[in-house]
Amino acid sequence: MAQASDLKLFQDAQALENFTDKQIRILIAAIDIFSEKGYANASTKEIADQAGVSEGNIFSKFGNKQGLLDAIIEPVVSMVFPQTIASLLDVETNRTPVSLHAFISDFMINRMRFLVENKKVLKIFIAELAYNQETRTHYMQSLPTSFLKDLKSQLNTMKRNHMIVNWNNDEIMRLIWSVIGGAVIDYLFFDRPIAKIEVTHMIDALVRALSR
Amino acid sequence: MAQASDLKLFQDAQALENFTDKQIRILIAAIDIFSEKGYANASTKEIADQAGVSEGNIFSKFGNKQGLLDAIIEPVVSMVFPQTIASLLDVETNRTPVSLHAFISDFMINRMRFLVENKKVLKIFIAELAYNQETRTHYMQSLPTSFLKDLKSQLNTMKRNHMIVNWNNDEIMRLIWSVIGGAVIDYLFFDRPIAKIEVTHMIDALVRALSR
DNA sequence: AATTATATTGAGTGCTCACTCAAACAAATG
DNA sequence: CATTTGTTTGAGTGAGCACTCAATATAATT
Repeated sequence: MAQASDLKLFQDAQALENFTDKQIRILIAAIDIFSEKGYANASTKEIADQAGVSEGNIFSKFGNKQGLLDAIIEPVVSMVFPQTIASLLDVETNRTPVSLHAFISDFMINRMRFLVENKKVLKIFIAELAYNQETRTHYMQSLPTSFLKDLKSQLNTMKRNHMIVNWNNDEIMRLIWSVIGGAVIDYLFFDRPIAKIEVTHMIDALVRALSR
Repeated sequence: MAQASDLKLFQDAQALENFTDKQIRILIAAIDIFSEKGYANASTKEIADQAGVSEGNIFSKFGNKQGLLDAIIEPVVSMVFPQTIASLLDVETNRTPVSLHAFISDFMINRMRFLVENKKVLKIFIAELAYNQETRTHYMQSLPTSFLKDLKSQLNTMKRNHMIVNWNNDEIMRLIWSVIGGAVIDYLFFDRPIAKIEVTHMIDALVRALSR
C-alpha cells in the first residue's frame, strides 16, 4: 500500500518544497508501483490513476517518465553516501585508532536504520541497478570518491596496527557490504524482518572474520 | 557479444535437442540482449534481427515473449539446486561429521564454477528476481524443499558437535550465501574478476565467522 | 518423384504506451 | 475586480510493441 511515510528520504532532503499536493501524490504512487513491478513494467496511466490525478500532470512536473524515476532515485544517491561518511567520521573522532568492533557496528547500525526508513525507494534503486547496464554505470560513477577514500584510509590504519587481516581494501569492503547486503535483500525482496539479535550476530561474525 | 558458450547450461541439460539452428541463434541473441538491458526493455524485433531470423520464428517455437524467457531460465532452476545437493552429499559421504572448512570450501568452489560457466543466464535470472514480485514468488516456491532439508540437517549435525555457532539455520545460510552472493554480484554486474586468493579469503573468513 | 510434415517468413493487426497541447481552473498580485 | 502566473486536465497522436497467419521454403517419408 502507498504511504506518505515512503517519502521519508524526500523530507530529509527538503526536496518536497517545490511540489504541490497532487505532485506529492504522484511521487507516492510512483514509488509504490515502481517498487512492486519495476520501472519498465509500470505505466504512467496506472500511476496517474492511483494518485487520482490526470496523466498530463506527471509530464508537466517531471518532463518524462525517466524524470519521475530520477526524482525518486536522486535523493538516495545524494544522501546515502554523504550520511555514511558522516557516520564514519563520527566514529573516528571518538577514538583513534577505532576498534574493529566499533567500526563495524556503527557502520551496520547506521545503514540498517536507513534501510528500514527507505524500504521502497531502495528497492527501486537496487532493482534498477540490476536491470540494465546503463543505469548501473550512470549511478556508480556518481559514487563520491571522497567516500571511498575515507573508508580506505580507515582500513589502512587498522591494517598498520595489525587489527585486521591484510587483504586488499576492496576485498574487505566487499565482505562487509556482502553481509549487510544479504540481510538487506532478504528484508527488501523476501520480506524477512531483521531481528536485533541477528544484527549482533552479523557484527560478531564480521569482527571474527576480519580480525587478525 | 553473443556467444554459443552462453548456452553451456542448455547443453548440460540436454535441452537443445529439439531446437533448430535458427532457434538456437534466437536463444543466444535473447540471452545476450536480456542480460544487457533486461527482459522488459528488450523487443522481440531486436532479438530476431540480432539472431538473423524472422520475428515470427520466435513465436512459433516459444509461443510468446515470456515463453522465451522461461526457456532461458528453466534450466537454471532445474539444475542449480539439484547440482548443489549432489555436491553436498558428496562431501557428506566422504567424512562424517564433515569439517566446517570442507563443507564451506566445497560449497563455494562448486558454486563459483557454475557461476563462471553461466554468467549471462544467471544475470538474467537475478535481475528478473529483483524486478518483480510475481517472478520472485513464482521461482522461489519451486526451490526444492529437499535441498533445504539436506542443508539444514548438515548444519544441525555440526551444531550438535559444537563445530559451529548456535544460530538459526536461516542466519547461518544467509551468511554463507551473502558472502558468495557479494562476489557473484561484483563479478556479474560490475565485471570484477574473482581471483583464486579471494575465494580462499572468503572461505577462511566464513570458517572464522561461523566457528565455535 | 510425390506427398506429407515441419520450419520459416514478413507484411499486417490491434493495442498500449509515453507524451502533447489547447483549454479550463486556481492562486497570487496590483 | 482584473491580470498575471502557475497548475491541472483529458482527449488526442504517432510510434512501437507483442503477436497472427497465410504463404513459402525446407526436410523427411513413402
